[in-house]
Amino acid sequence: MTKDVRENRLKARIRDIADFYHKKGRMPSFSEIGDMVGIKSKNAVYKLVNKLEKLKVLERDDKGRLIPVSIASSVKMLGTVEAGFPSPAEEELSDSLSLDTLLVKNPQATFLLKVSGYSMSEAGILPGDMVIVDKGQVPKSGDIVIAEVDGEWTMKYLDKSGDGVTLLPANYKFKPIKPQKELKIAGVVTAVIRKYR
Amino acid sequence: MTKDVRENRLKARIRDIADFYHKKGRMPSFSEIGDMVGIKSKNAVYKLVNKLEKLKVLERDDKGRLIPVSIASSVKMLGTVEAGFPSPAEEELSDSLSLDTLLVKNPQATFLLKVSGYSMSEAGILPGDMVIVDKGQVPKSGDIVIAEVDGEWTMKYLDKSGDGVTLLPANYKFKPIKPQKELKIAGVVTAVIRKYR
DNA sequence: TTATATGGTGAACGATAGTTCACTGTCAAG
DNA sequence: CTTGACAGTGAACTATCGTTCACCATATAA
Repeated sequence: MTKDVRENRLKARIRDIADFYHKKGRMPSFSEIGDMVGIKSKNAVYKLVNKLEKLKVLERDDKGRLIPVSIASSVKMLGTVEAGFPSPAEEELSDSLSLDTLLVKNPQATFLLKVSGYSMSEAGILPGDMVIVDKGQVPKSGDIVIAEVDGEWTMKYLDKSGDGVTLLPANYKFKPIKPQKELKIAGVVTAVIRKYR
Repeated sequence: MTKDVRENRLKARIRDIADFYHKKGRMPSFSEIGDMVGIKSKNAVYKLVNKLEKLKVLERDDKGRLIPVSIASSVKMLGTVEAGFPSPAEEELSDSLSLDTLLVKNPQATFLLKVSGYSMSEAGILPGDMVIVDKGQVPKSGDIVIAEVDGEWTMKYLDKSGDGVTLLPANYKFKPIKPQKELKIAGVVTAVIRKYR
C-alpha cells in the first residue's frame, strides 16, 4: 500500500534526475535535486542520495560530487527477441548500459564511416549502414578492415592465412584482392550500425 | 613555428579534459583543470575555458558549471568507406557525436534485444545482432517491429497495406504471418547493432 | 621601436558545494 | 501504547566553486 507509493515516488525521482542529466549533460547539485523533486531541505536530499548510491543509480566522488552510474546508460539490455519483453517490474532489474561505452573503446581513435557498396552484403553489411572503425587496434586475420590498397579505399575481410595478405569480400560477385604494390590497413571495423528512419 | 606549439598544447589540454570526462563521468572543475594541464592560476584556466567554449569543445551553464559538447561524443563522423580517412588535420574538422544521442531518442523506453533467428537475414539482421527497440514509438507500415502474435514473440516487418495486418519476414524461407487471434506490437526497431569481438 | 594580443601568477570576492547537527511528524511492527 | 525506522525541515559549517581584479612576461604586428 504505502510501500508502493514510496517506491513509485523514488522511481519518479530517479527519472527526474536522469532527465536532468540527459538534458543538461551533467549531474544536478543537491539543491537542484531538492528543487526538482520538491524537497526543501538539503539534508533530505543527502539521505536520498545515500539511498540512490546503494541502489547503484549514481556514485559519489572523492569530493562528494555526483557521478552517474545507471543513469548514464541509455538502454536496458534484455534477452532474445523470442523471449520478448518481461513485465515492467522485471524490466527494472535488467542491467542498463551506454552504447558509447559498449561500442567504443578509445574515443580518440574511433570513427564512423558510411557504407556504399554491396561487397560485404553477405556479412550483413549493406549500403547505408555505418561502421565503427578503430584506428588503434591491431588488425588480425579474420577481422573486417578498412584498407587502402593500391590507391583505393575498401572494406574487406583481412585474410592472412595463405601466403601474403588477401582481402576477401563477403559477396560471391566480388573477387578477392591481392594487393599489388601497397596495402595500408587504416583501421579495424569493431561494429556495424544500421539506423532506421 | 610557435603557433604550432600553441595549437598542439591546446589539443593536448582538450584531450586531457576529455579523458577526465570519460574516466570520471563528469567535467572537471577549474582547479582540477589547472592541476591536470599544469596551470597554477585559476584565471589562466578561466581564459582557457573561454577559448574552449568558442571552439565548442564545452559549454557553460547558467551557473558557470562546465558541460561537455564535442567532448561528450565518442566517435567522429567521416564520409564513405571509399573516401577513406582524411588527413589528421581534416579529421579534426569532422563533426563528432555520441552514439547514445544518435541512436536513442527516449532512454526510458528503449531496450536492446538479441537476435537469434534467420527470419530477417535478407534485411541484414543476423543471429547474434542486437536491435534497439523503442517501446514508445508509434509503429507504422514498413517498420520492423517486435510483436507478440498469438502468444509468440517475433521480429518482422509490419505491413498494413492489404486488408488487416500482416507480419512479413525478410527471408523467402519464412512465411508471412497473419495474426489469428491477437497481435500486440511491443516496440519499433530503430536500429541494428553488430559488435565484433 | 612601440603597441598589442597572448598566456600566465596570485590574491580576493561572494556564491554555492556537500556535509552535519538537532529536531519533528508519520507510519508500521512489537 | 510504545518503539523505531523513515522522510523531511532548518540552520550552521567548512571547502570549493566560478569570477574578477591588478599585474607580469613573452611574443607578434605595426
